[in-house]
Amino acid sequence: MSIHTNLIRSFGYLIHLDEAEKEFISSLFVSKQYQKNDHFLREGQVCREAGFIEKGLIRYYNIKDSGEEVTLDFGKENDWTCNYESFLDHSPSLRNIECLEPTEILTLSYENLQRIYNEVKEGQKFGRLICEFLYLQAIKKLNSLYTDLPEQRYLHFVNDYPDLQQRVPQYYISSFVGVKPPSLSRIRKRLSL
Amino acid sequence: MSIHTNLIRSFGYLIHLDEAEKEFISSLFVSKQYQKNDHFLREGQVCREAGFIEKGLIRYYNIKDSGEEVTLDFGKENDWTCNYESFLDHSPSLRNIECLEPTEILTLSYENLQRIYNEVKEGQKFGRLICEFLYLQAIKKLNSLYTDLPEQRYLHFVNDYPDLQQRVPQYYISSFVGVKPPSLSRIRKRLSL
DNA sequence: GGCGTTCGTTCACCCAGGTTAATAAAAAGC
DNA sequence: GCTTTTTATTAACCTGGGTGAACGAACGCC
Repeated sequence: MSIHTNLIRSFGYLIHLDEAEKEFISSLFVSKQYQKNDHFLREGQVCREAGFIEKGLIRYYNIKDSGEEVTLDFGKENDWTCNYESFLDHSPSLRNIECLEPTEILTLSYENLQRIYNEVKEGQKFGRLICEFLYLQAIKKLNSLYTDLPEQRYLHFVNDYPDLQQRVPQYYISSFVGVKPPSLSRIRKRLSL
Repeated sequence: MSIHTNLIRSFGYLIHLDEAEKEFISSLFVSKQYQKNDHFLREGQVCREAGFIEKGLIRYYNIKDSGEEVTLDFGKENDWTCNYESFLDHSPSLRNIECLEPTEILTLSYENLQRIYNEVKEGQKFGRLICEFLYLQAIKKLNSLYTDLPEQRYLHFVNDYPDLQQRVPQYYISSFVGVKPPSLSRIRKRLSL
């Protein structure tokens, strides 16, 4: 039986799995294909599955009352994706998840995640570690928003996602950094001097 | 045997406890007294206990490279307090927790929290719900920073913490809102027209 | 290859918030 | 009560990002 190698490696960073568990987990995932601009999740929908990105690129965004889009984050190969709030309590999502490239996502239903929690030896630990990871990620971002100037956030972006520079249109990057495109141009000009 | 009523009520919002469990949990907490300006936690220390605020007022803050303080949040009677990141993995705290009033905190050591997880029927569930709650709180704050103007964040503060207006110096509020004191003055002036 | 669309940069102007410092008001000490 | 310290407001000036529009480059499409 073949298993999803990258997926299992990602589990392996958090918990130990025996061979049977690797195959079991692998079998719970369903592969889905998305075109550019397809949505993995739309505002208002309930997020019923978590996903592991095999290939491609996604973008998380909100829509403000004014209609303006705010890019919150990006995800790419070997990242997990999900609107965790919506997934946890089955509330309607406030956030959109859109594919920026043709993307392949291994999806795991809420019910199958519960099976992992309950049927894999370190399943509960996995759930806790995921939540803790997401929490730390959110806190890190909060600190950056409070502390860093747009210029520093742009530098962090370049540093954290070196390849995304080329793969993502600049107006998504500017929105992620928290400024408008002309302002990001000014920042880039300043930095290149 | 006497139990800490407010504390147990706070548990009761999340999980069901029988009488023996209530007493058991109550017995794991140690009351500590703090003066105004005492620190519950300082940057660099490892956060070794969670706390339930019986009485008083605390303030969470970071210190930027520039030396400037950034107020991240407040906590008061019946709130929990902890630097969860530091508490979880025993890493040095990046954050300070300071008492703004004489404050009484019921503290729970890391080890005793593990006892609750393991010896109370719904202990594990309690741990997960706490983490999920903190995560949702962080996400909500992130959204506000991305989406709201300072004026809106100030209005949210007034709305979310109606009594803190009177109990907290304005320069902490301005820092929480993400602007400097003169700017908060201008916002307040604008709003009072 | 040529056409249209999309995207990035630049310009001129505007404005909210930062900065510094002065002043006024309120608390805290004695 | 008076003095000292702390805190809040105000004013004048500065600056960085927003806005709207123009221009040019790059990309897609037929």
